[in-house]
Amino acid sequence: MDRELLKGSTPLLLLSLLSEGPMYGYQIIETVRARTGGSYTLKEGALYPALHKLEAAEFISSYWETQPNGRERRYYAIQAGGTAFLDAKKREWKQFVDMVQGFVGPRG
Amino acid sequence: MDRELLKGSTPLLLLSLLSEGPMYGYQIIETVRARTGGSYTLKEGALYPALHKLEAAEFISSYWETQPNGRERRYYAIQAGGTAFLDAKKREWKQFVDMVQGFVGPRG
DNA sequence: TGACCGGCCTCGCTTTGCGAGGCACATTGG
DNA sequence: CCAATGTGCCTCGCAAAGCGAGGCCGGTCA
Repeated sequence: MDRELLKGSTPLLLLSLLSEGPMYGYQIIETVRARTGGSYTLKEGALYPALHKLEAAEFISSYWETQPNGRERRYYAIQAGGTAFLDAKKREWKQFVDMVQGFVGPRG
Repeated sequence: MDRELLKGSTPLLLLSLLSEGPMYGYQIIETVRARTGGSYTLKEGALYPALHKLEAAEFISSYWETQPNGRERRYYAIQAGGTAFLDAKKREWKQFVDMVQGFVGPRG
């Protein structure tokens, strides 16, 4: 998958996932890989900065949770503002797809 | 429209347009604006570098044409390699849309 | 004459994804 | 017991793209 095409889609993807429930970083990567049948692996260098930015904007929040074995995970949960932002992003996404499709689609 | 979302879609858009026939820069901008009902204006700072890059890759070629009033326009025409590349890009685009839709779509 | 439109272009900035690397701890196998 | 692997977090520097702003030139029209 062309890296440039992915740009800008990450927040939409993350918020969509988190709207189903809290998740931690590693889990997000594995979930994306699994759901796409391995065709798309979200990279850490893209994931963590994106999560931190969403948190800074207060669209999501995070908390550490200790596992039975003593190890820690950082969970991210969507906030009210994030849900609203997600709705806007979804509309924007649809507009974008329709726009490009309008050029690609007609004869191809 | 979010600038980041647009990234990577420009070559696809340009090649799609040029596959309908040769066009010049200004015309491309106006055509895109018209077809999207004004909601998307392709910027010159994105258009010209993209065209030049496509030409450097020999996906398109260019030629100057003098108008009746003496002014010049630079027309761009798609090449065989460009058509093949366009097909690949279209497949990639479909994969990309399906992928994102897989996350956004289910519950939204 | 001056404003506006058509028409080409470039430069510097910002943002993003990515590769690579680093750190830490648990589990598992030899 | 030790090494390899897996889990889990992170950052840094690079490349690439879009954008705003600006530049340049010549026509047209009030």
